[in-house]
Amino acid sequence: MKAEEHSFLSPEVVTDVSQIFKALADPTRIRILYMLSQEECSVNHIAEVLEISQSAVSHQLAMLRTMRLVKYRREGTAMLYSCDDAHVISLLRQAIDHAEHR
Amino acid sequence: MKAEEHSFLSPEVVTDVSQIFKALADPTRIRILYMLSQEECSVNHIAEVLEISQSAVSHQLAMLRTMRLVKYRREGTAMLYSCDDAHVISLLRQAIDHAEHR
DNA sequence: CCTATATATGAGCATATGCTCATATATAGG
DNA sequence: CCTATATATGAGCATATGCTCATATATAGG
Repeated sequence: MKAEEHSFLSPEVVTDVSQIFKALADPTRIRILYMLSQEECSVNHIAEVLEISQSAVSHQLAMLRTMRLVKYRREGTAMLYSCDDAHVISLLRQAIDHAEHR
Repeated sequence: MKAEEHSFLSPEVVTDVSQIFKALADPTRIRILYMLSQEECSVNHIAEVLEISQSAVSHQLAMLRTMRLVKYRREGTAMLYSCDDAHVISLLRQAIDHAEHR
């Protein structure tokens, strides 16, 4: 196949796709997202359950916020986070299935 | 939800999942895999079509080989690569669809 | 055998990433 | 107001990553 016959991805799509996968390419973020896919959680709750420092959780949530993969609301002094991108959660679940069955 | 009530991922699954997404989290590898999902290609052909150095392509293919995402066969002096993990290609296609429609 | 072509790979470098530590910010309760 | 609690965030550090450059390895054709 010649170069001009290939179906190409636009640079924008390539960048977007790599960003999506980058967000999912870290064990800490995978565990946080998986937890949030089960229920809305406060930062402290995530930190305690997953045994990660509050600061590390907060930094990762900031990243997931920037990527618009999570949303949040305040409740008193706590911030309650939840998933905001069903499609990305679907990718995560599929990869988990893939990893579990081999 | 208490910690013990959460459904947890085993450390092995978390590692495997992050490895899968890491493989997909780079623009160069995305473009290579997308090309290979269309047809079997030699290293040089990939390098020329995508305008990436032969060395860079070879290094990335080595990584994809380690991850068992591609297979290869020799033909003369050329090595012909193709995809070897339909599930991962499926994840890639879904992420592309997601990126293209927003 | 010798040379050309195709590919693989080690070393090294610049940049990205994920954490810790310290500290800022915001709300609740007195 | 003051303090405790929860969260966010900047700086800095150790490590990972993706490339280039140089060179090794393998096959085809004469």
